[in-house]
Amino acid sequence: MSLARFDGTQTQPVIRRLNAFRPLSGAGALALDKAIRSRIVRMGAGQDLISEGDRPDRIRIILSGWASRYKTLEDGRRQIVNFVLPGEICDAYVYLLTQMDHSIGTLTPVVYSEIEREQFEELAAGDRTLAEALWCEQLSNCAVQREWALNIGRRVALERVAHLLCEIVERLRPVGLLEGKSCVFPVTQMDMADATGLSVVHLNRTLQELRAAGLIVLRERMLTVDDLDALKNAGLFNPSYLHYAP
Amino acid sequence: MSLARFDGTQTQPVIRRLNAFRPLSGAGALALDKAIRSRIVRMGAGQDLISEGDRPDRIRIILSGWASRYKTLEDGRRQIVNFVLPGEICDAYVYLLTQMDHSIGTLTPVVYSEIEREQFEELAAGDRTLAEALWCEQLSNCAVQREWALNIGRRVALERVAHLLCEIVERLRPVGLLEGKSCVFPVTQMDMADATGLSVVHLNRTLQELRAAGLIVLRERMLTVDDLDALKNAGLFNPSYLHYAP
DNA sequence: CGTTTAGTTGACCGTGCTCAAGGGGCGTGG
DNA sequence: CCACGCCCCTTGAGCACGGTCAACTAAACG
Repeated sequence: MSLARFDGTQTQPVIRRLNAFRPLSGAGALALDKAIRSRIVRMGAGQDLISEGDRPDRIRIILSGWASRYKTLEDGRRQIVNFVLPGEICDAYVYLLTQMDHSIGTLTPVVYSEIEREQFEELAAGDRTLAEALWCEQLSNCAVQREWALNIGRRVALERVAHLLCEIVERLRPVGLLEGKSCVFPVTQMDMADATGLSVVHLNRTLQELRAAGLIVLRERMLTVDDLDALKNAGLFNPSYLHYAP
Repeated sequence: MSLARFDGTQTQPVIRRLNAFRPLSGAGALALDKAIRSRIVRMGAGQDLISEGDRPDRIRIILSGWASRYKTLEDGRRQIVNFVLPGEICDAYVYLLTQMDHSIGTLTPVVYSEIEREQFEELAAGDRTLAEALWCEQLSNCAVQREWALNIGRRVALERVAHLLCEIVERLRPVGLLEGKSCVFPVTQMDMADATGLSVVHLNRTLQELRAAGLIVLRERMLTVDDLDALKNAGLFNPSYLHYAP
């Protein structure tokens, strides 16, 4: 099917992403595309799409921009538990739960679509390939979360940061946001520290190690990885847990 | 509905668990119960139910015994990313993926049910309450995984272990495996270390701290928590992320 | 009985944290 | 236009939490 556009600037990343799991039927993709366009919202950087404790009443799909899922402890310690990249769904069926167990905050200005429960369930009920792709996406999310536990629990700082960067590169690829060996990378060092369970100071030193080893170029919110295999080696990274179709 | 029994020794924990998320219809519970009974398998302790890289072709439901989901790095470092307790489903719809991204190993002898794809999808298609409960279970699993990232990434050793113990207690409660203030706890210190991202030595010392503080009694594979609120305080534990109905 | 597995303890050490200070870029307001 | 404040990044110094290594006990099991 043709890559649909919304307001003249971007291709539809959700469909690309779901297709990376299982091919959607033309009808399914079309119905989804239409639903997405029916309510599009913009939000600035540094705001919460939804906060821990809120009742989730609809689902959201990120069309452009980056967000992070994070949890905090009373004393301010914070853990980013995942990033939300363009094309990713903020939890199919979340409205089945009574409250959010984490917050989703924007790292950049974000454009997203909101879909209400009824409309969303009609979509899923109306197309089998779509329903299955939604399950796949959910299973993949869960797998990513497991990999993060391994990353934070058992990899040392250098491996940990390298692994994170590899994962992001591989997740940007199917939605077409990788341009050659580079991608935009709008994540502050504080965010990266909170995502890896490190302190900002140590994260900074670890990045410098990666730079000194020639594994990454990271400046002005732009990441370039010349030798991705080398970075994968450094991070003990194996993409199979992402469950993208080969 | 009546609590069904299988081979005369145990009540049906899956239905209790799913009911903790959303009430199942009588018909849904009955159909699930029947499907579960149609193939029951036993396995000894210390074996893999399924291993990383395997193709998952059916789903499994743990009826009794404990297992763990774990991932390993080439050099042997291991992270237990979750435990699988009685009543828990080893991933609804996993067969949509082409390979497992982690292994599931038994900690004790385990009795489980196997359900093939066709039969499972008939179940989900046949009862809306069941389909929704399955999504809830999946969303809850994902939430637990996020909490583990926070636990490993941002809590110090004592908090981390306390939090793990609280979580297990709260997860055993809805399936009726909590007897007063005690439960069986068939997890070696090495397993606990791998679940918390600590070394065995340090885990051992942390357990001793918890014991010295009077927060836990743990011996002979039996855990007793006299003052659960105190342990929750020590672990900064708040059960809302489990998403059990209030 | 010997062997293996689980738990415990001591001693030492290193990865990564804390505290502190300073620099650069950028937006805002005087 | 400059001054100021803020955010982000960087660097140094000291230290602690938790890791590693090693040895020993106790129970379980063939």
